[in-house]
Amino acid sequence: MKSAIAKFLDDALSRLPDLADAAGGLAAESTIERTRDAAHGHFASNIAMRLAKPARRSPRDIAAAIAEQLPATDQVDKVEIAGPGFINFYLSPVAFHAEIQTILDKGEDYGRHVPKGAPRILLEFVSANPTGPLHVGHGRLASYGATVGNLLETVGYPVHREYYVNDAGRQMDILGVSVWLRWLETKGTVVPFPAAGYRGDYIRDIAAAINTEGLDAVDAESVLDGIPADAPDGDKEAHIGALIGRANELLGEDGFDRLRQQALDSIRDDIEEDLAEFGVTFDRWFSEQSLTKSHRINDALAVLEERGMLYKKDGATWFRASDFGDEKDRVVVRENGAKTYFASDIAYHFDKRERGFDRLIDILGADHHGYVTRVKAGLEAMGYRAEDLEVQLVQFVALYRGGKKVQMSTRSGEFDTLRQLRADVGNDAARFFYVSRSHDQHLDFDLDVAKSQSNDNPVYYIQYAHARIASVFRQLEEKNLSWDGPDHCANLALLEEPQEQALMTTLSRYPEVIDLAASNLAPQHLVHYLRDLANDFHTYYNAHVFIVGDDTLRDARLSLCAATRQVIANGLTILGVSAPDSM
RNA sequence: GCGCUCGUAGCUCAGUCGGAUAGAGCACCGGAUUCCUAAUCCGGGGGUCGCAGGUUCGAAUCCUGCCGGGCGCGCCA
Repeated sequence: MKSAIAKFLDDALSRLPDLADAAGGLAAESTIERTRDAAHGHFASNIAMRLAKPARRSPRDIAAAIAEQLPATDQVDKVEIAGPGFINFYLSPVAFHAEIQTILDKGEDYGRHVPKGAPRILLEFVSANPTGPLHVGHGRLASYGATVGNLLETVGYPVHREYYVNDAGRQMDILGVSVWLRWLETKGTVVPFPAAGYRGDYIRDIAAAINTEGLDAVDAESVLDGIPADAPDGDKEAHIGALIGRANELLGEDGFDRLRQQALDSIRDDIEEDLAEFGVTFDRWFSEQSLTKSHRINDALAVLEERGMLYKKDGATWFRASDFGDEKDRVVVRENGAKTYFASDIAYHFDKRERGFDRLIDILGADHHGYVTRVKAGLEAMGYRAEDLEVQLVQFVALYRGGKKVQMSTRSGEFDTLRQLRADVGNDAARFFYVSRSHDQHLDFDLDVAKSQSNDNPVYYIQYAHARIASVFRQLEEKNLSWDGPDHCANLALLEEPQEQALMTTLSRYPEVIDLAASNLAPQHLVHYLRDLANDFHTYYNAHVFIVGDDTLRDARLSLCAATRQVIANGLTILGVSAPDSM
């Protein structure tokens, strides 16, 4: 609808060379918006005001000139110049009827663009460390990322979803030691559990389930002999570091590696299952270990070396990040020869680009904002553009229980899992609630409210509208009446009630909402739209009866209902929320 | 200290590539059902858009400063 009006404007401009010149690269569509007040018509363009300065003419003068050149069409009833120079468009009923017909014709494809080949988008999200179950904060990353992926696909982009698994490095060793000690406990060897270990119950579950072939039980003395004291008397990092060394000695490197790998696989599988139940799936789980095995880190470092972006200092290898706007240079290879996490990070992004993805979108927790500049610096230093990478930082979820903020820590095992949350409030409510706020805003999640008032959640309000419509059609069948179906909406002209006009107007906004939400990576626009749509429907439902004796009026009203059901279903599908036929 | 980010109704938040009279839910008050699901609808009160300047025909939106909150600043991952 909006694009049709843009076309009319463009037509008019093409007949006004002076103004077309002044417009330059200004896209007519970007000047058009829905009016807030019906007294201003359905759409308004501020193009005349924007051209006033370059064209050196008064806005109202320009507006009048444009209005005069607008092509004749049955879509527009009236055009008015108003206020400082707005061009207001009053659309004809025909335009709205045509939109209802389009919704019914296109069905689940309504609002969807024809697929484009490019840019190919790599969407990375969640990427939580595989050291424990997902918590409620990860749920927000998952919901937001999945919905953004759906939106981008809906507007036609090829989207590849990826989860980066941090399965290398010290945290994996700590995980391995944690499982090892818990397993020893089952054999009667009780060692005080390290302060820096992962102490959640899931570690015990893993320990109980692992394949223990080749594992030998040892006594506590052999484990602790010569190990420096743990906190609070000693340093907890030194303590667990020594335990990692001991595990390698006692189990052998292969033995410890097998143990560690089993723990990793168990947790990774759990995360994958958790997310799949949440309706969040990935095209690839990208292993950090695989970067090393495939020598991608060395490849990336070689590129940087070749371009003169590395230097040695204090025995370490540094990357000239400060040349690209970072506050200081960054170490990529430590004095001890080990590569830093940052090295694998830039190698990973290098690999993403090398695999042919044009647009990289990372969805990260807000605590990662310090990494944005340096990763972009890495890409730029390797010859790509910093703009190839877009990072969306998702703010934290603060969990409240009994009016108090719940502290979360993965290592201590004191946190609320996504699983618990899903069980408490349901997948639909959780998916919906997570994306109902702008992702760059902090989210207060009050568990008590979510549980006790889950029926007040707006998701039910929207689903209820969908279910009500399904029920109307069931009633129709019971009464042995029929609807003339989606093929001939000849009677739509009978829809003259204000509630019907309002509903048709809101329905016609859907494609614009999808475009807005997709281009801003902002699903909350869709959430708010669906709420508005459901509100318009419920109002209509309360004001008028649909199943009336008059066949033509009934057909018209049912067409409107069917279109509403379709748009609600399409929107909820993008959000990953079900659209039930009964509640 | 430096950097990023946020500040809109009693509460939780939309609205921010500048647009006409700033919106919703919750809470509060008052109404609606012989009829398709009352998980619904209608009406009402409630605002110095943190503060102060600036740019503009026009600022919640852009710029600057200040105040207040959150987060980040390792040869950890």
